[in-house]
Amino acid sequence: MATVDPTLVAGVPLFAGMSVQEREALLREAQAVRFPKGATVFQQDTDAHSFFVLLHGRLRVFKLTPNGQQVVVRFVAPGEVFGVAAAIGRTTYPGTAAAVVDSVALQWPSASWSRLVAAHPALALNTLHTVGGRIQEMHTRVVEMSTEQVERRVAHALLRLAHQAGRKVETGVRIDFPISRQDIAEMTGTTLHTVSRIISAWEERGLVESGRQKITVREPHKLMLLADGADE
Amino acid sequence: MATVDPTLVAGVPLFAGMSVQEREALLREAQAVRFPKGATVFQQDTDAHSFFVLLHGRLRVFKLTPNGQQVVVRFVAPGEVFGVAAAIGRTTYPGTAAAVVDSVALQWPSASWSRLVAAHPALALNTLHTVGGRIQEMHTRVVEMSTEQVERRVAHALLRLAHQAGRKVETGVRIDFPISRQDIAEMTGTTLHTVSRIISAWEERGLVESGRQKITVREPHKLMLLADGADE
DNA sequence: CGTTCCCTTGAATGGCGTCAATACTTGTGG
DNA sequence: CCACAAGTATTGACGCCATTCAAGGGAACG
Repeated sequence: MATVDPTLVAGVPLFAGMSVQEREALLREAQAVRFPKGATVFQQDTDAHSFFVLLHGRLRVFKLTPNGQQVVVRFVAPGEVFGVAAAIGRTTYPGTAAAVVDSVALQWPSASWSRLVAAHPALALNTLHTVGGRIQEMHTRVVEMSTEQVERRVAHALLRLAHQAGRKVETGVRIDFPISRQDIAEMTGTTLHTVSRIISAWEERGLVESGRQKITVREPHKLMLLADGADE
Repeated sequence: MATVDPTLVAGVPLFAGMSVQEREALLREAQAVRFPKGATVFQQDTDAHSFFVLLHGRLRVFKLTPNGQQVVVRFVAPGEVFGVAAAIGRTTYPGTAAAVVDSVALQWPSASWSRLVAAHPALALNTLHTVGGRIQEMHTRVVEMSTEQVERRVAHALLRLAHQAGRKVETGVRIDFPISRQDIAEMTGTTLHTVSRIISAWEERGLVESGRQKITVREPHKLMLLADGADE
């Protein structure tokens, strides 16, 4: 079992409020695993054998409907916990997680969860906070899908992406991983065609700059005006 | 402070896995509060002073958007925890909870949360499970809103209501609390007009039976066929 | 018995999905 | 290194589902 550099996990919320010793005890039980771009980390409806913390890279978590449509649940950023199915009382993963770029994660067996929680109460509380944060995100999404039309939803989604995965470049803020029109469509409940049209229109207005699986926000402020109700 | 009948809370998930003594210790700190029909239990964006368990009645939790639209987050059934904002690390309530019928809830000060959790580790785990279950519900909702059209969404919502709040009557399963077309619209991301049309059509086909703020499902099975993809 | 709230139903409009065709970009194998 | 295949993106045309606009009816409550 490879030893993990403790500095790598200094800021991980899952370990918040723990002593160095406590963190190290947990890390000793973890296994670092590499997932090349495109690899599946876990699959929907299969046994939830492990839970994870992402160290490097980016994951795409999605759900597959009975008739084959995909819905993107979220993108996992480094430092985040994921695959916590066991912790919330499930025996299978509710979605599939796949590496969007080469990624590295720490992995613990789900079977160890209750023992780890008993030894480290902060684990349960930190997970509770994380899961709570995700509920809020889902609430936001439901509210947006219920009350906003497509262009605004896409604008909100893009701004959120820029916030959680944006990298400053000369011309603006670039989404730091390959993301397609289809992905954005699956995040906002629309079709890639509509997303394409919307982004084309934005590009014409100079709000964004985009290409194959890449988007740069040029004018975050103007996009925000569009996302909330500037006009009308 | 009124003493609470322990048999009332025997099946409450929040207290799962606790000894009788532990339960009683927690109950001693709780306060039972009555909320008449229409009363507000807590309000969106105000200080999250307490968390609750519903003993009797039914609550409607909703969010208000900046431009005044409401979105129903969920209906709270007896036995459920709610208002757990503090537990997930928030300082304000993300939504408003109002009594749909006369209701009674147990109430604990949020300030006591960390002390209670330290004394009763099961509290954190049980809350984690509850919150985890809610995430799943929200996921389901997002998937449905992304991939299904209105009639199916309404069918799914109604079936879920029948399941969580259905009471068997001669003609079928009746939703056990007053619920309007508007409510269903706010649960499914549509308008009361569309819901009204849909339910009228169902009534004509003998699937349901409805009136002012009341719905009875006559043919759950046929409604399920409609909800998932029977025709096409 | 009037007022308020909830429900119903028609008609018209339009946002966005569907269908269809084409272009571009990246990676692969010969 | 070029040709081809596969994946991604663009754009037009068309049509429909559901919202919007509008009007009226019925049940509940004081």
